[in-house]
Amino acid sequence: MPAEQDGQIIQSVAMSIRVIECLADNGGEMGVTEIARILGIPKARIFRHLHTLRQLGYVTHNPATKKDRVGIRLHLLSKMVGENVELTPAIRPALETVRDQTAQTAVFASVIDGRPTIIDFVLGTTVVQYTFRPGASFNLNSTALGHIALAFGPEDLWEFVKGDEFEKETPETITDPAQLPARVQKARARGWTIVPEEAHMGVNAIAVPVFHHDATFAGSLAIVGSVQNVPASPP
Amino acid sequence: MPAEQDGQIIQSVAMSIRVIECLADNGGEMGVTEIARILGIPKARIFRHLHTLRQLGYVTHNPATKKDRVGIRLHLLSKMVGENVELTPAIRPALETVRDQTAQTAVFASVIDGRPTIIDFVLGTTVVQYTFRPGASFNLNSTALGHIALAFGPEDLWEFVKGDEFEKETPETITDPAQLPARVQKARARGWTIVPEEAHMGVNAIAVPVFHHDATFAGSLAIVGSVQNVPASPP
DNA sequence: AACTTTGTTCCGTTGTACAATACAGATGGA
DNA sequence: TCCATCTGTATTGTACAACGGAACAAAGTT
Repeated sequence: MPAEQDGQIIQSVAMSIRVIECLADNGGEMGVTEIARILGIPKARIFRHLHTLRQLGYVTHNPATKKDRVGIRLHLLSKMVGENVELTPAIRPALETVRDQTAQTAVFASVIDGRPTIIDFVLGTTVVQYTFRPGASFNLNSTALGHIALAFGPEDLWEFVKGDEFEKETPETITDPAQLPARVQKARARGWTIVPEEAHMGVNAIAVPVFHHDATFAGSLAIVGSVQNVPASPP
Repeated sequence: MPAEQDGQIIQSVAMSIRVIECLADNGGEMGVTEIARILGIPKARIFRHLHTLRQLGYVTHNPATKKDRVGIRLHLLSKMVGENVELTPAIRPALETVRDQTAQTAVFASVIDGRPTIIDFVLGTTVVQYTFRPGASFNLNSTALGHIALAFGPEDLWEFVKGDEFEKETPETITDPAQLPARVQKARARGWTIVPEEAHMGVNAIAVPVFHHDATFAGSLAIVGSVQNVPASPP
């Protein structure tokens, strides 16, 4: 894991959050041992954290199966937080505009842990749709979202693509890391990029950067669609 | 605060969660000092927790205003958790059934921190609607939701209504605690209860208990509507 | 320019979250 | 039926991480 200048973070908090996230993306019920194995942490520690989260109502314990799942309180928090979080309310209209102009699915992604991650999206109106799960994440090297992030985002993102060779996700994936800087440079120069079929076959994506008010990089906005539908340049 | 046999809960985790919740229900941006004052905790401590939550992406810092708000990651968690949490998916159909039969708003509430708290609801189809904010909570003593909770829920809920006298929320509110046990007893006997206009004027509510598979109390389901619309007994 | 009020950092101390180990109850295979 | 082996849970001593309080710099207010 690269560089992160954590400074000093409270470790128990980080641990508990890892537990919650683990529960969240495994969906159903999980036992202490299972979580411990996945996270590579001693059982006793996981138990302690689960116990705490139970008391706080963020995890509920099923006495029958002796397993846990995310609890009512987290659900509540979800609903309360609602749309009132950071840039989501700001980006939604933009997504809809793009969707209306192109009839394609529009998606906004922010880089989390070195991976472009779906924050919000609106479905297109063509017959066949590609749909996303919020929270799904992609590679920096093989997606338009990633190239834009590398082009306009913080410098240290490059740490995440320092590997020797990229995984070949589709026949079109360019696995040679040496080619990446040039492609990113091109994206930066013209302000948008297109990456066809490198991550998923039949899927083209055109992406542009999105900035905060203070001109810092917020994330990537992309039009995603079938190879036969996506236009050749941004609106 | 009554009884809670916490045993040992991890205090840093509890603290961080309090901070998140504080941010969540105050909506917008908040500063360190503001949070510290609200929670009654030293600034330094709040700062450290805020700092870790920033690093983890659950809080975002606005360098301009130097204030914080809930971050992208929490939003993500929300979406991932989605409807897949505890009994929400199970209760939704029931709410819709009730709504279809009565045309009134149906609401499900669970007791959190001694207060019936809205988990989910579906709006009725009458002209005038009462709508809820998920997360809103009510008193045990003045609502049908509360009476049902006291009647069928865990014994220690009574700790929360041990006060000398209840606040007079509307002219109809019964403020004498001595009368509560009898009313709850009646609710328990017939399996439902009706509490008219005690919490909000013009609003009647009929509530019934909801149980988990193992017959433990899950929460209260209520029909809520204008005094002129709500029927006199449960369906 | 003095005075608040903000966010942030430092540091000695203590309370606490940890690892290790043991225990209990369930499950399952022989 | 018994034994082996999974679970989740409880206990305990100790290192160290999180704490409180005071000090700090920077921005607003008067």
